[in-house]
Amino acid sequence: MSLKLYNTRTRTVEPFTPLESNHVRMYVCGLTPSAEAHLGHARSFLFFDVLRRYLQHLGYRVTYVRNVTDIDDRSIARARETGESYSAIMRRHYDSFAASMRRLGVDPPDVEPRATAYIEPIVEMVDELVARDFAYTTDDGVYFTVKKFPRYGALSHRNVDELLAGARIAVDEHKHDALDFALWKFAKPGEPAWESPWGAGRPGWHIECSAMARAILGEPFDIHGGGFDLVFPHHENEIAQSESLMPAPPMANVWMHGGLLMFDGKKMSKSLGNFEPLSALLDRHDPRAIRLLFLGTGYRKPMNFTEDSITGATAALDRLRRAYEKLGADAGDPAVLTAYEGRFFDALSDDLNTAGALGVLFEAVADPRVRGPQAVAFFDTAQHLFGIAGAFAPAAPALRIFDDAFVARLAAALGDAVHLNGHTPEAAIATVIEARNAARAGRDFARADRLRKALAELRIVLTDNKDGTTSWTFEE
RNA sequence: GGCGACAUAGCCAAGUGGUAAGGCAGAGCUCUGCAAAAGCUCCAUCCCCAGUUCGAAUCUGGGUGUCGCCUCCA
Repeated sequence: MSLKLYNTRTRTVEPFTPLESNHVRMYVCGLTPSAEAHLGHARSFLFFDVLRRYLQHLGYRVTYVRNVTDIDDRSIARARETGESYSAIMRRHYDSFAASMRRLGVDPPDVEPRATAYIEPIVEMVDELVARDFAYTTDDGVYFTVKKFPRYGALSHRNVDELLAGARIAVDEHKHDALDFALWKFAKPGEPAWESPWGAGRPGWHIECSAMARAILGEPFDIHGGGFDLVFPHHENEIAQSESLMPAPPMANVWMHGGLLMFDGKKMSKSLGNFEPLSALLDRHDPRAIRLLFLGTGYRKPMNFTEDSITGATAALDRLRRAYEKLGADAGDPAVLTAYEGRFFDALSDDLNTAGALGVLFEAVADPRVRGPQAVAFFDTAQHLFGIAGAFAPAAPALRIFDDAFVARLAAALGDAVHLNGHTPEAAIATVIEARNAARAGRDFARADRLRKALAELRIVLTDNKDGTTSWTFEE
């Protein structure tokens, strides 16, 4: 089955055909790092990461642009409150976000433009809009005239008259019309500012994406994405700006939007502040479990996050990993494997149905006929696409357990059963395991169980393997 | 107030006309000194009502509920 993707603009799943035969160009609206990133951001960027991996798997060259909005009103306000500069605030949160993305195995985009590095193209674009009479200047900025763009509302399927009738649009005396939006904001005293033909100031939020997409990818391009909350007004405004200047719209062929992540039944958002920083969450959970959790739900669906759901995903990940390790070199049934592969890739091609594909993967691991090198190759591909192969972050809980007092705590738990003076934590555990195995060999099971219990108190769980060896793991 | 999305087992969730994938949790059994893993078995008729159809979780209409957007937001 060839790839089909859901397009917000048409509200249908459509066959995907890139503008250039073998090259996909996509632009995804990235983060405004005026605050710590949260798990909702991770969900969104994770989805586009998997989309890129699948496009590459299908043989396309992908140029993936994801911007960073490194200037905004919120960071300026924060700077005024705290004394830290707005750029330092942005930098700090961006660094934390980038580190979290690395831990999550989300590959960096090919180009990650910052708005403040593209002031010139932004000013140029605003200039063109003013010159062609799509925009006007007031005493506090330059605004886009929404009335001059007849298709306004086509993406979000809104009617301009109904929008105007809505009670919640704030009346702003600076603007000619309530729907008009800022392209350029004049700086108040003390605010960061760049020169422009109309006066010193900073770009409005929407124009940067239009300008950077045009400068880096050229227009039109294939896929424009972001979270569902960006459909209106952000992406609607981008379309209005960009397509007003284009001889042959559209700006982008396919508009894709990821479903929002809820916490406690409510959307995570900066204004609600109802979230835990992503970096803190990653200290407590295996990032691959987080990926598995997200991939288990359709990307367009709203999703509620709970601690229990990550616990479940962690268990599922463990099972998948153990099953993978057992695929081994035994001969399997190639026809059976091929059938699973077909269903797996059909699911992914159907608007990236990762949840369906995951179901196929679990069915396949449970099937004894799926064995051997071909099966291993299939699982390698699947794990790569989902980004759950190997370990790409340190196991934080493990690091916390091995503190200086570890051996002392273990000795206390053991009583006088085993002497551990001067041992490293690893050596201490190995010594206890040896003692337990000696006890087992002597049929002294009571002593063996006491030793197991002592380790268990420190959350170290022993597993007796079939070959007679004993291994240990941390219990989360 | 306007617009939109969603509603499947204890929890998560796929499936959009042909008789309910999968995961987590749980129960029983096999294996096991114990424990874990593994294997086998069991566990829903798809929010409610009406309609279309030989046949509907899937289509239509009407309810109810939850959430989102309309304001910075992935």
